[in-house]
Amino acid sequence: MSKQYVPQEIEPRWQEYWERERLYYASDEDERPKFYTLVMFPYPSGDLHMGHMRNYTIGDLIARYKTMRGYNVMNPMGWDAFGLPAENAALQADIHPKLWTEQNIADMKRQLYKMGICYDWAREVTSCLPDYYHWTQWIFLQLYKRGLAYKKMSPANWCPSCKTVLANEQVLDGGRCERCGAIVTKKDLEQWFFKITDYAEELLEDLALLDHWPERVRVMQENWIGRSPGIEFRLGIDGHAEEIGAFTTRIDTVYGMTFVVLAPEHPLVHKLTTPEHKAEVDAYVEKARQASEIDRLSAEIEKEGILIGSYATNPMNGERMPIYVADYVLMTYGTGAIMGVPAHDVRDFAFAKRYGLSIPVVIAPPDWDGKDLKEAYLDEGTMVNSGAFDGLPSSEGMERIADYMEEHGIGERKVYYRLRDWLISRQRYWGAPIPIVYCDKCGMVPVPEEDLPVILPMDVDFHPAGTGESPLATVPAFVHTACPRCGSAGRRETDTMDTFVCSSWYYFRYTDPHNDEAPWRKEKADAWLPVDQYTGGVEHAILHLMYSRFFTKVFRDMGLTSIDEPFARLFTQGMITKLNPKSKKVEKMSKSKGNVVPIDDMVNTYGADTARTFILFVGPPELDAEWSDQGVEGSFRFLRRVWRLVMEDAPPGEAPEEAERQLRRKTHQTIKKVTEDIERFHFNTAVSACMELCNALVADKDAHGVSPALEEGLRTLLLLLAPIAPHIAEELWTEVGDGENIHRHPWPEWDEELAAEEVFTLIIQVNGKVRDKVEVPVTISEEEAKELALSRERIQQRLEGKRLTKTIYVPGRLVSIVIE
RNA sequence: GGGGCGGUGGCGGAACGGUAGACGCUACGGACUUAAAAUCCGUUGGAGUGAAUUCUCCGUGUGGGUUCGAAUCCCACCCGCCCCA
Repeated sequence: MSKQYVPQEIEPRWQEYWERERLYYASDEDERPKFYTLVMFPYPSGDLHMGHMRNYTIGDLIARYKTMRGYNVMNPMGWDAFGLPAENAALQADIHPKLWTEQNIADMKRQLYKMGICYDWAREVTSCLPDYYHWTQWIFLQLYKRGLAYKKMSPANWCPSCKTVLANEQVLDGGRCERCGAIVTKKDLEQWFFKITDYAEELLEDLALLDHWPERVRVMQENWIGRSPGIEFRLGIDGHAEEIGAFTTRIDTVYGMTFVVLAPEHPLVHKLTTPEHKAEVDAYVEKARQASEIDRLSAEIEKEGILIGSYATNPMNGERMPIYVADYVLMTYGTGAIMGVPAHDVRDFAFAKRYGLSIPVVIAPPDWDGKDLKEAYLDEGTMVNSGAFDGLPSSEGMERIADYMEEHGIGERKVYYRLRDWLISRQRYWGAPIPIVYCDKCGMVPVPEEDLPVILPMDVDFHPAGTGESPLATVPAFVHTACPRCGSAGRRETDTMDTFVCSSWYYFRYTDPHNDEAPWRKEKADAWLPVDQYTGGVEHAILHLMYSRFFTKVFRDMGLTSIDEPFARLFTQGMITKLNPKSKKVEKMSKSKGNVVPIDDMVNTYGADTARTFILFVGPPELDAEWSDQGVEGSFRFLRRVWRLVMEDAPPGEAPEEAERQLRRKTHQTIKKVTEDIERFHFNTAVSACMELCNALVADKDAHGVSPALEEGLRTLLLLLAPIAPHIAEELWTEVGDGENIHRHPWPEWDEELAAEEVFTLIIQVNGKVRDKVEVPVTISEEEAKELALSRERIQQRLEGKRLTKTIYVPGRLVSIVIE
């Protein structure tokens, strides 16, 4: 009786072995070429389940595969450990955020370990520990020094329930808080920003360097940056010395302007509003301030505007136009003022219709009949009613008007970006303190580098103060400090940093994780970076990746690194979904929805190898995939079949020459297939190729016993499975391997000659339809193939009485005969 | 409104412009068993046809096009998800 496959018996042993042998710890001194593979470090929320495992399984597969391919692999792990949930847990469960976080980390490490996922734990980083946030603060100071960190009054999204400001991206559709669902309002606060807009152009341009990133991520970043080149020009105002600066990307339509719109926050609104309009305008401005940006910009909501009583003049034709204030113009984009051209802008068109303004056409559509437009015409056309520019194609007119305005000092070419500066202030406790002191004499003073880190105090009432200040403001021992410059009484900044700051540089820290004199040494970073393979969820396509790219460019300009871009290759995996018994819908696996498959359950029932194999087999890794308990069962059956194939005795035998050739061919074809599939991230087909090889081996063993070709096949199968199902591969390798640890064994190589087929099925088509098939040697010549095809009885029948026009031969595939 | 990705059997999914449906799941039939589980073997896109491991037709969201040949390329449209509006 041979031993049964009981994963729970073998898996812990190998997990211990890998850790003891430090198999997956990377050395800085190693002659082999480096390979830096990274999965996005997780927030330690503690609810690890199979949905999370796709990311880690893929990362582990890559690390093991690249190790077998002879690379010096670094595969580190850490924790994005600051953030709101820890604080919420503190409020709800009365547990300190630090303790809560530590417990979750311990739990997650245990679960990753049980899944056989190996990291270089010697490089572990935890962003909430002082030895890490020391350098987060240091980076803040460097940005401050370079003028890239600044403070300004800013209307922030304010969640009255969480009592904190939210970034735009934390506000959901409908203006609700991402975390608690409350309606978000506005509140003015002094806040810290990073000047990412200084790098807008380079962040956009360098997307072209990222040719191993998914197209959709590049497109999302491009949209997010939102470069728009245009003209900024000035309009005079009746009875006022001030001018209004307006920005437009469609200066070719300037002669069609019939009104001017200011953003409600525009500084001139107050001054230009005449007394009789004052009450109405004030009320409108207050209302607009509370509206969400999404609603304000939506083309579906009818545009409301209020006359302010002043009039502006079109600098091109001297026309006098009313000035409105309307919330679809944003103060944060462009100049906060636009020219209203109803004929050639959708929102202006709707606005003019509503307020009975004229809609003069200045860009004629190709088939224009001279009548009024039924909707705004947005495309190019011929300029009309445009003074000296009449008759020009609009694209040329755009340049000529721009030239004219620049020559006459009316306006100039300018580029605006949708990208805004990065708001990093959080009025929260559980984050890295911003290292700034306020002194009555010296003003804002950065904490000297040698005084870092500014330690986050542990003994705090972390209930939000509700004033908009961080709970840190209630800790006198933290707040009161001597001014680093003059020594008199100072006050510490009590805001903490957005956790995206912590996660924008951690991949640098992994290269030199224990350095207490600098965030990292340049030689270390240069030796390992860029990250060769970065793997994570597409939900980080914009913010995390954009911020990390920004930081990398700043570090480069500071001389801290030689690279321009941090992540050479990016892979974004899809979510694992599961039918939710409550909602009866297939939803993302999540604890709060109640449709998770816990790690411990999976490991206890099927073992880690089955879970890993299923996750890889379930479908293309870049797409969402639905969890299936029956599918798991199938993966388990497959591994058990592999187990029996190796463990069950069979008499030694000798396969007939042809059978042996066939088996070796399958073996070498599988090496090729699996290798190529892993390289192109087709893990699902890599697994199915292993299944096919296994099936072929089983059949051969039953027929011919244990032959040398079978043993070669067995060893190959185990090697190919090593990155997928590492425990069973190790265990069975002790039976049929060469005595060495399987993951130290080189990845198998295929022999093209052995893999080559001797025969193939020649397809014979008549007028594009398959009419016959015949087995032929691969060496067949074109003439022979055509001759054979035409001589086939079934083809002859079809040719009878027809005229043959041509025959096409595709080597190794088919002969296509065209008749009549 | 603009852009991106996707739509293939009962299901998850394979398929360099060249045999559509690999591999797995489910279901059904059979073997083994006192019985069941497990395992093994076979069938499993649809319609028709047949003595047969036969043959024919249809079939990759819809409609066109390019081609000897289209799931794959092009155009238009429908549906779903995502990003920007």
